[in-house]
Amino acid sequence: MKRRKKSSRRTTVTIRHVAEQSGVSLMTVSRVLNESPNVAEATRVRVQKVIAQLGFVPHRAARSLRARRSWWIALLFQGAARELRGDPSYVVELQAGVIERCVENGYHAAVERLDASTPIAATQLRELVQQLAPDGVVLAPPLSSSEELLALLRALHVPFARVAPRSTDGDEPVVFIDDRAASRQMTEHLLSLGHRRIGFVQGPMQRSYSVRRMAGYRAALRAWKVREEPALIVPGDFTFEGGRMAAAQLLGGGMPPPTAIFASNDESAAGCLADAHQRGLRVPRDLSIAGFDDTYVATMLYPPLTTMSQSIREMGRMATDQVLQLIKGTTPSQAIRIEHRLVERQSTAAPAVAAVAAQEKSAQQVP
Amino acid sequence: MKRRKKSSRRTTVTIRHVAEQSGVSLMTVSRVLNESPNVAEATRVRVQKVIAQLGFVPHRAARSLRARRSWWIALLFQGAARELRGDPSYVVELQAGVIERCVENGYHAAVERLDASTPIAATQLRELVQQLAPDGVVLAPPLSSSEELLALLRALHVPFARVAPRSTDGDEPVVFIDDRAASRQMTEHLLSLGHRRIGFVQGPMQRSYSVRRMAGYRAALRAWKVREEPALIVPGDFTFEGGRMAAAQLLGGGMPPPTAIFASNDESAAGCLADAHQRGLRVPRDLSIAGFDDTYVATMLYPPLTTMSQSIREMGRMATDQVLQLIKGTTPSQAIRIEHRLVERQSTAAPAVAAVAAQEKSAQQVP
DNA sequence: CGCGCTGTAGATAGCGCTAACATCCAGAGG
DNA sequence: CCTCTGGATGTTAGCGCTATCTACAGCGCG
Repeated sequence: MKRRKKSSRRTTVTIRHVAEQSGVSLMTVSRVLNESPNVAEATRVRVQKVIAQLGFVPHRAARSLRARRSWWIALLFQGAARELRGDPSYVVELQAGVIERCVENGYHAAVERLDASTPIAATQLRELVQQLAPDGVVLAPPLSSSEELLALLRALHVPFARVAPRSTDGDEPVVFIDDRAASRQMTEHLLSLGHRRIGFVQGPMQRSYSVRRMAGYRAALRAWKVREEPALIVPGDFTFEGGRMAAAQLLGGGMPPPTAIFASNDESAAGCLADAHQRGLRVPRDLSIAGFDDTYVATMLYPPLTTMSQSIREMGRMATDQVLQLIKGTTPSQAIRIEHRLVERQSTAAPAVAAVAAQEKSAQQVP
Repeated sequence: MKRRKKSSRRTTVTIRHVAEQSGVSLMTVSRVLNESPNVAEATRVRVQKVIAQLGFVPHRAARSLRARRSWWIALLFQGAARELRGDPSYVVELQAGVIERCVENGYHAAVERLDASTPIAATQLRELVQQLAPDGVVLAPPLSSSEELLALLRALHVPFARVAPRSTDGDEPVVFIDDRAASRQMTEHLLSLGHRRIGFVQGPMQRSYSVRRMAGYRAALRAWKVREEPALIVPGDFTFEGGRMAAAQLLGGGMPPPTAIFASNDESAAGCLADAHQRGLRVPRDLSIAGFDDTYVATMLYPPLTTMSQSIREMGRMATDQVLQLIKGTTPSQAIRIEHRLVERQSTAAPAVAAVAAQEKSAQQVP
């Protein structure tokens, strides 16, 4: 009774085996695989049963070659392969969102790194596109702002979506958060706690969202009619060390110290916190510190950091959805704003009376 | 004078164009691409010049289909796509190492997630292997210890290397660090500073390296003839919260507190640090804290964490090298140990006299 | 001078799939 | 009874490469 034939020198089951087993042509099996409409329901069911039974999985390379689709989405990050700067949780989260959506839609995500600052970036991208022939591309910041790369992708007719670019202009879909509003909200949070001298640690000003975050800080001050003090705005570079130096400048600079510091990202906030600890300041009693991003570290600091949460993973998901829509030919909404959320932990509180007093005292000393 | 022909409706340059331009057959071009030995030097140079000039890049899908090689290395992490636990810097670092070596060797890395705890894991892996047909696989822990998956890969004849598995047995290459020796070294570091009551925060004991790290701690105590005190060994789970609870047990448990805590990983160490801060202890004056892994967070804590550095990236590189050797047919060394390195930062110091005295006093009170 | 050998190159035949066209057949409409 | 239509299937060709076989020139050797 047992079936023989079953060649099976290797474990490879091809479409031909399915066709033979279910008594239809290769083409019909292919149609079932591709959810083509013109297949009789009975046939579809029968073929699918055989597919499941044989554990058949179509060979991607063969499909790609013929169908001129690869079922790959390339996720591009900035950075030479050996360098790799930046926040790992950002990378992992964005990646997770993209992978999740890819898998759900039968795609795979190819994570690649590209250094937009080198002249060969365009060549690398071209080679990548030609080799892999991805059906779409998701550009992580700051690649998402590289006009050169965008132009190249357009020229190659590769659909793409951008995550948090400098500008949301252009026809291609964009996923972003409202950095300005979020930053304003955080600043207003500190203001509403009673803080009036709020230090601000900038990000690198080439990054457009650094600029927007600072704009939000200023807008909040204006709205609350608090005079902006230039000395309270200090440069930073999104690194721990930068944050530490910024805090040193704010807290040890001979001026009346701020009662709160708002750092443009969590890593700089961690630096501020370290400096505060070193000076023997109690956070939040003597000094409030707030961050931005709600990354992995925010919960591991002492005290846990009040920060602005943006769902990076959601951005990954959305960007992928956009690309998939472009591939399908439907027009996605051009710009999607992802919600942000203020996460209040223990690094912020109302300024202590003592601190206010001390500040006022030193303010008297200085003039 | 200008050349015509040049069809070029699309930007796709095929091997045929190169062949025509350089006046050889397709096959010769292919041989040049594949670094086949039997090509005359002059021909090779000529063809390569044309390749560069046309910007030709071979189409991966087509190559794969015919050559039965995919030039993909799959890097598999534990975790359902939507869940994603664990330390992002581990993921990013391992990935960086793998990608780096892949790119250097003309391969691409496909990062995938697989949940070994579900019954469908094997099916998922099989589908992945059939679809993608990776030439090799790198298994990150704890997948690297899943006998089921290993057996499947063996059955499918897919070369693989394992990172930090439970056991280094088996024919396949393995990359690991000597957790026991590293842990012993860290413990001896604390002993040599003068600590005698050293708390130990365990990792999850299903993870074999948790077991080895504890063994190292014990070995150090034995070597220094310090009596092991069971109450100083507390459970943990590699999380921040677990570390915090462990520290609470060690520091607030009514027994003479340890002068140092060695946590099995940085994240638990961060938890211990938070608890210490909360109790108003000064680290390292009142309490030394050491971690393990030297992840991203270690430098962002206050004080910066003394920890055991293992180059995850190097493990990624090595594992990839091993797989590439298997693919080439050469036999790699079966087990590669990656160096570890004690990184002394500011969270450890000699126990303060006051602390020792306090400890002795409370020791007198207790009996 | 024929023989085999080696190094170089071309010709041929697909890899496993699917686009595009061809075919078939039932049922509607004349 | 013959078209015509359109859904369900089959047939053919070939995507861009490379494994494999074949061709042939040049050379040494007995």
